[in-house]
Amino acid sequence: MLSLTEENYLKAIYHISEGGTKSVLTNELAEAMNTKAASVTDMIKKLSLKDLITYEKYYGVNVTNFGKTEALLVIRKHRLWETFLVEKLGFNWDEVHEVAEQLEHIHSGRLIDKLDEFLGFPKVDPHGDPIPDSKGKIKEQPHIPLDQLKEGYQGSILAVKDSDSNLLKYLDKIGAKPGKKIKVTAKEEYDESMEIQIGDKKIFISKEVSRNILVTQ
Amino acid sequence: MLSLTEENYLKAIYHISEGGTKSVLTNELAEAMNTKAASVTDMIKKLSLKDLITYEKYYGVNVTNFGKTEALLVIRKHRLWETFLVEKLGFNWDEVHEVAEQLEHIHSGRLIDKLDEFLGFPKVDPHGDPIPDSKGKIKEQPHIPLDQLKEGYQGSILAVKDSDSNLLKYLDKIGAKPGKKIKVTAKEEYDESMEIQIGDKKIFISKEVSRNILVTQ
DNA sequence: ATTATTTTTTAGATTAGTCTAAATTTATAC
DNA sequence: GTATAAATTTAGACTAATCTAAAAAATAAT
Repeated sequence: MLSLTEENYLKAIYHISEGGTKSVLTNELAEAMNTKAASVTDMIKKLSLKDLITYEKYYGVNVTNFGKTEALLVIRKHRLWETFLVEKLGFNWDEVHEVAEQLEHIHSGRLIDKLDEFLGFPKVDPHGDPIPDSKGKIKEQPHIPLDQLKEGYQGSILAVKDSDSNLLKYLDKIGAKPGKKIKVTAKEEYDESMEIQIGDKKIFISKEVSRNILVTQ
Repeated sequence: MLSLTEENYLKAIYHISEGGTKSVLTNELAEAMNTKAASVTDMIKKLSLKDLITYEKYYGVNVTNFGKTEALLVIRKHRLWETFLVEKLGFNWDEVHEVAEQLEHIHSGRLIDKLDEFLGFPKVDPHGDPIPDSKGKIKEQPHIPLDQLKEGYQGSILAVKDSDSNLLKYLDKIGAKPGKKIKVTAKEEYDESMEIQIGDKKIFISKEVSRNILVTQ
């Protein structure tokens, strides 16, 4: 069984590698885990011994299929708990991340599948992210970050990338929830900011915000 | 904030001391925590530094009022999660203890009070044990263990002391759930076993079982 | 292609929680 | 009331996860 720390490293590797499609450097991981490169080196040796990742000295790590499944099972737990907190306990979507970070490490054969059933087998979490199934399989919808949408085009909000509480509160305020339609009404070249239309409101947003909103066309 | 281990020690001390009414010896605690006396000595020094317990070398420990409140807040979490698992997720009462042992350590300002509300502010958990309030206050109902009930007398099952899965499964089988009426129809002196009547059934039970059933008269 | 810079790894130390073995204190037995 | 047994504490060591500082390797710059 994986330790809490191992699970957190594995999850971070999975996310940085964009689902296992590219390799992850020591410093990237140190940054994400809020730790030092030396600590990362120690941990990736451990994860590599457990065949969760492959590791080539000085060239970074890649998740194995086994590691990918394990990471997705942790992500499944995280997203189901987030759904529970919002749907059942009445949490706001910007309040759930930290608690779910703890809840995702509860080990129990039955708990998560029971919770899944209780929630009615949801397909996505409150941020629009897909919930992996009990075998660790995930179905990604095709999407692009809003900053790559061209002027004049429109899309539907699929999910929000970052789970930062302030970003989510801001998105709440401007009405940018998954499912909502967004049209890019104007784009500024120099800072890549844009004007968008949500419902009948027009809002200016920075690239920092637009790159965290994932849309389907 | 207390570590997971500190919380577990504190909870064990609270339980062994019967709610802070008697002092706890090193070996009792080592037994309960499945660890060695030397480890216990180390940990009680830590808890004592944090004013959760008072500790007199060679004479055992006592919980302080502060420690008692902290212990009861952990117990509150444990019992609310057990209630959730049974009432909402459909777990059986013999399956919840281990999972609740993990869930009780989730730290969140709002989570537990939200959960309490979601469950409709239950007064007791699935085993009949009272749930402390959000300030760490507990209301114990007066009760005696069934083995102390005299022949011919009857009482109502209030709670089950032990959370051992096999005991709970057995109690399920004989229909001994909190709320049920029990009459002691016969008592054996030499092994302190007894015959009891639950509903229209008469059953022989050992002292091992009867001392774990708490009844009100 | 050699030097300088950045990244990564190694070496050695630290903390929390645990252990075994030895020493100390308290309790028990005659 | 001294000897023996039992309980407890101390001393020293171990593991997981972390750190700092130094060494090594890879990358970039001239």
